[in-house]
Amino acid sequence: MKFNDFKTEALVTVENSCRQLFMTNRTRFKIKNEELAVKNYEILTNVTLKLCKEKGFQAMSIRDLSKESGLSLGALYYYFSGKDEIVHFLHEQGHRFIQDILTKKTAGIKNPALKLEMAIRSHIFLSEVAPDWFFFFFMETKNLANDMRTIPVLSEIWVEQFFIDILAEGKKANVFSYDNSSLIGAAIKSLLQDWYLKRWRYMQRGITVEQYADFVISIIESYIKPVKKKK
Amino acid sequence: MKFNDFKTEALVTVENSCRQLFMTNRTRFKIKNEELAVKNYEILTNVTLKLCKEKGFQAMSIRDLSKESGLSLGALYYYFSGKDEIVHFLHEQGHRFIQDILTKKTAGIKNPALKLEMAIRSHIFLSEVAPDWFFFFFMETKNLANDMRTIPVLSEIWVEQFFIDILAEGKKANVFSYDNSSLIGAAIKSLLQDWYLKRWRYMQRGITVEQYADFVISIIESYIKPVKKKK
DNA sequence: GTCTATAGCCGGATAGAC
DNA sequence: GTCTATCCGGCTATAGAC
Repeated sequence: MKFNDFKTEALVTVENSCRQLFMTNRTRFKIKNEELAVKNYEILTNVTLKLCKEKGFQAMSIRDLSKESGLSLGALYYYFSGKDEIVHFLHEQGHRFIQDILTKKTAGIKNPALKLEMAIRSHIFLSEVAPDWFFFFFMETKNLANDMRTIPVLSEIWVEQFFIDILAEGKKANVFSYDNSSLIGAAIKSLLQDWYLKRWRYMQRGITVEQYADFVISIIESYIKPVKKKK
Repeated sequence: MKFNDFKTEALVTVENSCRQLFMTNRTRFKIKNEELAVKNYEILTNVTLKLCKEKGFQAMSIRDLSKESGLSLGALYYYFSGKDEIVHFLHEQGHRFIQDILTKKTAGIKNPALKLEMAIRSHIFLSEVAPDWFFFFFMETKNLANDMRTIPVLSEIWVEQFFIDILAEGKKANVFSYDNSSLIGAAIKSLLQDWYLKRWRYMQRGITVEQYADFVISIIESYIKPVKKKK
């Protein structure tokens, strides 16, 4: 799988994510015009992510959001009930996002090693397609009130479990050998996260997404593959 | 090296860090009484870290800091010129901290493999002794103004380079085999960070610092050790 | 649905008494 | 050195015209 192919495929999802948001919450929302809603939610999503990347969610004011989006202060409150709800929407969309891609991309792959590779590659590529989104997802979780943290925490655990399950399949099929799947799952997650948390470092060094994905795959495989070769 | 031994050794440094802060900036500071200064900087450091862990630096108000520290609003401004300076102090101290421990602990170790192990273990143990500090160091960097970000960025690069140097020594001595030291350096950093960024996950699963350190060492070594064994 | 204007609050920083 | 009182700017959220 090449990154560019992945990108063209995945972009559709980004656009439609806001429509899905609207459909799901249709009754609760003040705006009723679907096309308008989708268009503006898309703008708001992008602007929010951009501003949060620059200064963080707490420091981003509704006034900033208004200025950058072109919508007035009053109009904004037609799209959400308050600042907190923006975070909630973004988290909701982000979670669905990752879940969809990982399951879709690995569906039907029988060979555990190939499945693991595909899962790792998809996750890294996805975070390259929407880096701000992932950055937000990670950074704007830690300091939230407890009830706002449920989605990110569930998502975190879901992804980790997704990898642990693949590891288990591989062990069963005698393709992998290890005795601490939860640590390996955590390590995979950590390496996936590094790509979007330290993007600037990798850019600085001219490392491409594809190189990074290959590297993560090789380091994990070298740890879990039963040693057979001789040098 | 056992964690408990490390802990008793390292704690001294935590206490004296504030004294060093005072000595270095003596001329600039309004407070002149050394003992008083050190005592209160220590309180302020701890309270700040605690509050930042709970709600983040942006959301922490000077009023919060006043309430929790027992010092009045006015008194606080005797200890720093503004909110931004607090971050700066903490970053300064934190950087010195890590640098000191890593160099001190690995000094005199000739064998690259042992040196790498010691460096990894020390870093993880240190972040276990002062988790809030590391958490702060990581989280409260991203959304800062550019000129406030210099210390953390330098620190980041310094640590990475520290590991890359050890890797290079090992390669030269034919103990390690690899061809992408900067990626491995980044991977090590990423795994070290995971311990303090996702502390709750590891606690949940009953994984101890020592187990985690062993795991990180084993995964890295499995990747860089020249393959000789047969199974 | 979108705008402008404004209510009402909160936070950083300072003044000045002790 | 530490306190209380206060200024003032900026923020979220709402009211009400269009």
